[in-house]
Amino acid sequence: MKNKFLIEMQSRGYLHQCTNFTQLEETANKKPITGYIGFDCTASSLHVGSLLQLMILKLMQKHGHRPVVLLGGGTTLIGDPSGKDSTRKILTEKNIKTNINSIKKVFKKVLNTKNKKTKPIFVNNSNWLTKLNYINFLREIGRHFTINKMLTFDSVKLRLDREQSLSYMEFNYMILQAYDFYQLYKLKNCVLQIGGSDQWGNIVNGVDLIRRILKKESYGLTTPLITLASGAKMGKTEKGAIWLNEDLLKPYDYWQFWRNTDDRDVKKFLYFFTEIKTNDIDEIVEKKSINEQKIILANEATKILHGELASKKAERTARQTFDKGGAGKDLPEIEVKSEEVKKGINILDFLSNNKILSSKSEARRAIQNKGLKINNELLLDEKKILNLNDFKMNVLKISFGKKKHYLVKII
RNA sequence: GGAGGGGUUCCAGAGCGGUCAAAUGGGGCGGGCUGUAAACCCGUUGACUUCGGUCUUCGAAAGUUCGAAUCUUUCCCCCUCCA
Repeated sequence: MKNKFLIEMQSRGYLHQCTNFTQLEETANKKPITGYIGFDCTASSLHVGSLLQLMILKLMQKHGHRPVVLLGGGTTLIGDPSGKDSTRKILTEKNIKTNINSIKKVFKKVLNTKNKKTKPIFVNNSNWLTKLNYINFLREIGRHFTINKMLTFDSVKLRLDREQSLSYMEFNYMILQAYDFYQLYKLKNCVLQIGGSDQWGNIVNGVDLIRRILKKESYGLTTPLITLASGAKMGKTEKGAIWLNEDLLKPYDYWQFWRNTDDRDVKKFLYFFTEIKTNDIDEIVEKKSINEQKIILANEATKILHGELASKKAERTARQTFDKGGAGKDLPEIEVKSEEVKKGINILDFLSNNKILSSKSEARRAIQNKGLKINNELLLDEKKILNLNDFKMNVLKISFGKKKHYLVKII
């Protein structure tokens, strides 16, 4: 019997591998299930790389299932070696705590927190991991893992094959993750773990552990690795990561990120990162021009993260700025004091001080390369002094390249 | 523990006493073409500059020299081979 949640998972392309698909279907058909996804807390925000997982949690809710968000305060203390070339920096507990609080904000924005039945449960594995007694843990849990098998997992094998060091600490990561699943099964009756394809080994370990100790069946699901047409890694752009937290990346910039999607990735992203029905997506792709498709993508994706209002605002600003060459309200603003404007502001100082360019040399180069515009006029004089005449109604638009625009306001 | 090889600008990787702010490729940024896409072409890619130059960079420190990324010494780190 088909299950709606899993059908949609499949049709959107979220599904890569599953430990026991038919049985999972049956289980999910009988009654709502609880499933979890673990998130790493090494940064103060998630980035688009984790967005797919967020979409899945949302999808679970849509179909009446309950998502558990595991913020890995405990495992972040160790560091997941999966897909990493080298040991990463070890964070302090305090640091991790701050990160968790910051990351949580995004979940609260994206997920439905009102419906009692599907309200997300937030858990932190440090609750149980930090209390473990080493000897007891080895006797109860460690005995179920063989080194022989652990060595065959990609996360370990890759490191060993490349002769990159893998510390004993990291080697234990997969056991801890398996233990997490086991705990969640016991505590929250959580029968499903979802993760990226690099998590497959870790997830399977959890399923095995639950079977061995509790003699119960649980399920693991992985999502495909998102590949970009350009071959680059998703979410890594010139400016760095595409953060989900608003304080790290403004809704307007987030909107722009989607608007600038490679033509070849648009359809896939519409499936992945919007909630438009798949049939409707097919129609959009067929009937609308590629640029209209990108606007829909940007609107919908931004809506999910920042809400309808912010999304509309971003679109309006984009249209005003790009279609009409004007200046939308949502552009980044820079404030200057009126007395400074009266004195005159050296353009190079201005550009570097406000981080439009990273140094005066770079600003000079940008001007020489015809990359800067003031109120849509090419700036050729690197010795230009900004003064009141450059402002219209106390506002001035400064542009670097075709896409970066700033509003300078006198206060 | 023994024997070698190496650490160069964002990355890869040349340079091996002055002509080196350091070849070349990748990436980034800007310009052109376009559609806020891709591909392609051009420019640019340490900082400061009164555009003459000046200052800080080649694992770290000390030294030789008029002059060092290049030579010497010590230290730190990585890799390969042997035990």
